[in-house]
Amino acid sequence: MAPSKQTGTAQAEPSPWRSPAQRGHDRALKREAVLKAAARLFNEKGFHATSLDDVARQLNVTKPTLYHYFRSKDDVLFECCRMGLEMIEAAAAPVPGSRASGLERLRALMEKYAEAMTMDFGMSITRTPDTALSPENRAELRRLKSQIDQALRGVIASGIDDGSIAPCDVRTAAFTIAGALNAIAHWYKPGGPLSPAEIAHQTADFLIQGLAPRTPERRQPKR
Amino acid sequence: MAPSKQTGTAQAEPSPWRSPAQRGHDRALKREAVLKAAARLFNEKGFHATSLDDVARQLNVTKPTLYHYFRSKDDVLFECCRMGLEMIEAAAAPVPGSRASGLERLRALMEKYAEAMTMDFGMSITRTPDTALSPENRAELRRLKSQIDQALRGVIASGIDDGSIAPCDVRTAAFTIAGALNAIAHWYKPGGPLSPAEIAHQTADFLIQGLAPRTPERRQPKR
DNA sequence: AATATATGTTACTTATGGGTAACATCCAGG
DNA sequence: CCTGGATGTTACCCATAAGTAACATATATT
Repeated sequence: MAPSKQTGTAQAEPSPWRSPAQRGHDRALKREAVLKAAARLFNEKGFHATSLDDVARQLNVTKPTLYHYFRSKDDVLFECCRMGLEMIEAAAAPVPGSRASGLERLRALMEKYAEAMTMDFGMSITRTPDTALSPENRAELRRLKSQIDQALRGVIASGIDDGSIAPCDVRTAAFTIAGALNAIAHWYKPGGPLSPAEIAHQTADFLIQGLAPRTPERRQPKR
Repeated sequence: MAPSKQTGTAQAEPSPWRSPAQRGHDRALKREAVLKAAARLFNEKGFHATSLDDVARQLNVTKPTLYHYFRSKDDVLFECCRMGLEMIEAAAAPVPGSRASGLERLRALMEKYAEAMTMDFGMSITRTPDTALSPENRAELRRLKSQIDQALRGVIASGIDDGSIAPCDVRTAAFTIAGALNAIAHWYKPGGPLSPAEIAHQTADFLIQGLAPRTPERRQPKR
């Protein structure tokens, strides 16, 4: 990823030494590279089956190097999950001054949530046993998850209020929706027949429409 | 669980020695007791955070004793999951000579599936990383899960055929439903406000009805 | 009685992998 | 220069827990 020095044919000849600002930036990049590699391996082989040596090898460094960027293994996992949760939380943030109905806002949220679940950081949220984390980290993740849950419930409730969503038990609805969306992390495979966007759309559709036909007595013509 | 000998006040004085048939039966009981204790601990603390010493201690025996009943730790986990999956598969078996619509059969399946997810063996299916298992055991579990998935898809397809279920992508629908139901294992807590049966009913309701009101323009009166 | 089998124990081995100590190198800044 | 802080290495420690060996005893069988 980092541009390798091409000696000889240089023009403008960029200095091989990074500027102080660059140096700090590099650190952030490396930190994130560790997270990305770790998340991928954790999702692929499982957290416990992945050693820090594995992660380090993937990045062409050695294990102690990782400790320059993270306190501990579960800190790495924690940051992966936090990344994923923040993506979702961003999607859950209410757009100020939007005139969208509750259902429309919920659909948007569900689709972004679903897409996050096809990405490494999103996957790590659900493919990882939270029992692997230290109590503090676990508590923090629970807090973030709970925040998302609350946002989700809020949107559902507002949809029920404005009539765009059928009255239902908000708590159960939120759990069911989150469960269905989280599950994507378990069955999505990059090579599959559906793109993330298609999965997101179909899943949201399904949750909105439900199984029962709109006209229970007659068979739906097709769409 | 096993009746402790009450010396002294006996009537009919049952022999302290088990009959040969009883002996075999005892073994099966003990095996199952191990599974039950293990499943509970695995769900509570996580598979990797639970040692076989923990399981043994819970049963007032020592670790090597467990090896009289199981080959290895992941065999224990495997059997827990197999138990859970078999409960669900039993629920998925078609009732011969039933005149129920696809939707009705699907509801029944979903509710039994949901209830299984509130029980120890059912929970272990989803609360456990399948990466903890040996390749052979993992493959076998995948086979069982796939069988259930196929049954689920079959019921959905037959519901679409008979018009009781709205046309939809069967694969996505099956994944979404299974995901929502599996999630119950993550949020259900015995002390909670809803009983397993209520959770099962509400969740099935939600998946059938969807979020959108049946009459999109007007607010539903209530039920 | 004698032998085999099932069930249980105590005491051990051993592999794994998270985490650390000590040391090398490179760049920045007074 | 030369000190100091990143960044990276090699070599090590060590706690945990799975699994096993050797042994004890009760029960079943011939």
